[in-house]
Amino acid sequence: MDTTVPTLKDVARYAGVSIATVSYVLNGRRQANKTISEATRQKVLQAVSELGYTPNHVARHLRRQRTERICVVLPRLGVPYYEAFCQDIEAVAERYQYTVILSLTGTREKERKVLGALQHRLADGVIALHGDWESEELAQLSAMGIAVVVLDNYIQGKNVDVVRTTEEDAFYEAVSYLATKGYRKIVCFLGGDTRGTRYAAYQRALRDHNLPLDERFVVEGCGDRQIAYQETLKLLKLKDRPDAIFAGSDVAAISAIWAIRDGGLRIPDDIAIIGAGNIAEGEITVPPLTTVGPVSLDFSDVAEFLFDRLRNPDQQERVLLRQWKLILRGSA
Amino acid sequence: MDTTVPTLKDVARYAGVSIATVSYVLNGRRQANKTISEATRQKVLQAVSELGYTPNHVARHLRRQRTERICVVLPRLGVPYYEAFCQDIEAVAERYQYTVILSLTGTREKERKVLGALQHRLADGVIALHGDWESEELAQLSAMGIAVVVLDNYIQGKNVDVVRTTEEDAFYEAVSYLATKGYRKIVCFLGGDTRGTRYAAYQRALRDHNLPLDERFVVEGCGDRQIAYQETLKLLKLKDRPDAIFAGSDVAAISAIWAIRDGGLRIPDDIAIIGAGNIAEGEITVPPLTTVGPVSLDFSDVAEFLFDRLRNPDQQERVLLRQWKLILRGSA
DNA sequence: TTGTAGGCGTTATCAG
DNA sequence: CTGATAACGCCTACAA
Repeated sequence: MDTTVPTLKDVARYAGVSIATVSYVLNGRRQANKTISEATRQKVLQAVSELGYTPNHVARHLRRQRTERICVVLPRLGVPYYEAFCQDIEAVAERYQYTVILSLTGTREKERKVLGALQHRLADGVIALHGDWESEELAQLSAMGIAVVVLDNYIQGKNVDVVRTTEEDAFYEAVSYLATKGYRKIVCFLGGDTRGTRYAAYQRALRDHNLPLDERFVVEGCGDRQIAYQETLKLLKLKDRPDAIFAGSDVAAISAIWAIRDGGLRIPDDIAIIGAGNIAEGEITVPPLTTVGPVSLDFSDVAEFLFDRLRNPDQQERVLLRQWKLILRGSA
Repeated sequence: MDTTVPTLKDVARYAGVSIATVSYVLNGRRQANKTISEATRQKVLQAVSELGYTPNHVARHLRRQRTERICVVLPRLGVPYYEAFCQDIEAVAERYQYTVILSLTGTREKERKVLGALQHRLADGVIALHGDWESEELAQLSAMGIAVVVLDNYIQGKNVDVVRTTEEDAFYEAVSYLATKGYRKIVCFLGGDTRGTRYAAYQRALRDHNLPLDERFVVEGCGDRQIAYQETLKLLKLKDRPDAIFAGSDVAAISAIWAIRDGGLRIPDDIAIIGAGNIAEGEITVPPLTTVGPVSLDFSDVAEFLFDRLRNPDQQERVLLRQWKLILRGSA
């Protein structure tokens, strides 16, 4: 196994030209007037292909002082929209000739590790999806010249760009919708991505509609299918069982649908359900899932937001707002 | 915004010592006998913390000729076991002080891009989960000194380590199980991760049990929940509707369960279902999902496999076999 | 115990 | 049109 990889020097020697010349032909960033004769050009390209030369990006990055790479930081996999999100980011990144890598956090500890990696120039820019970042940490990255975009409705961006959603308004609208339809005992599932805004909106809506807040109807840990299923079954057994569930995530809502159906009740007549996130799976449930989700499923704007910052690092911090809405289908 | 980041040189000047000294105290790789006086040590550490120095890994990687990073290449997100997989890999990587990054392929084109990034030293090692890699491409990486582990049951590893599963045997066992239970019209869903082995096992089992292969019962594109749901509904409408579904993926199987229940039929009496992958969600379906899956859900061995290669690049190519089995629950 | 200096592979400036 | 050459930030053999 030959572990030795050809370098510019090898190509230069092989082609009988100087290192500089090879570099020129490979990435013609000569300043406007420089040019290369077709003959040497060919010689060089020939050498490159015969030796199977590929540029060493590590060296290039050191020299250029950037990695031409961005990092998308996800708290976990398995969230349906992450895939679409990443694809949109990658599509834009490609236009800018950037590579996209993903980092998984999940725990606070891992979050610090990723932070460390970024400080060590893992990438020129970061898109962080709602983690537990402290704003100083992100500010520090930004102070190091790393472009940071964070998607979070609560974080106070110190020197970083923030993407927020109008999800709280949409959640409020959802719960209000249930209330005005006459549902009185509305459960709120907690857990999952939109934890914070969700509960706030729920409380606000109950209050505005003069509904009491019953603590048994606020259920923790429903970010995951199994738990949501089981918690729903439990709720069904209550003497005064709820008549609506504001599930706050589509997967939890879908589990609730199954649980209710397995329990022999009808949706939305006996119990209404509203999810959140608007995942495709919600269109094939029976009944189809009423949910709350983003108006646009195209996340290119988030990527452009980052690249704009990358292009122009010294501009003021900005906020990008993405609209959410209530999507009425059959389950409520 | 101060975009200038302190370097070793800055620390050295600030502490009033030489660059080399700083380097020594920060990573004491002095050759056995070298040592640093406590006084300078403190001076240096002080300087480091006051300046907020963080090593520039790009430079370090160039110098050390490795990135101390491994890359896990996923064809897509949203496959339930990927998350656990990545966590296991990261846990091991951490012990070796390696960073883990993820790359998404999905399309052949993206696959080539990731390949390019790797050739440019994105990472020292790769773990590729069943993509459409050609073995020459991987061999080329390996020839460049990049450690490659690929999880695939078909690929002929030229100079790369391969992780295979006994899934084909387990699939065969699953279909045979259906046949011996008396099911005659067994559908096979295609699409998703285990496409290749699945169909082969299905054919073999039908043949061995003298069952005809009915082309209407081989359904493409069932890697995804919606399609599986709809295809199942279609199958139910056939005059001679099937009496069993070998879904080949748990999410497809679960969609089939819903479709069958929505169609008013009973499982497994009217139709039996077997999935594949053994995801947690299969334990809460009604009835619980009979499936085929790995005996062990711990993937550390895969990571160790890679690090072993990293440590010892010149050893012969190897194969790691992971056992799969049929897991009987209620749906078949 | 600490410092000097060369080089990792590229890019870019400046002469030729 | 092409070639030396000096960085980029870090590591390390060797010298002091």
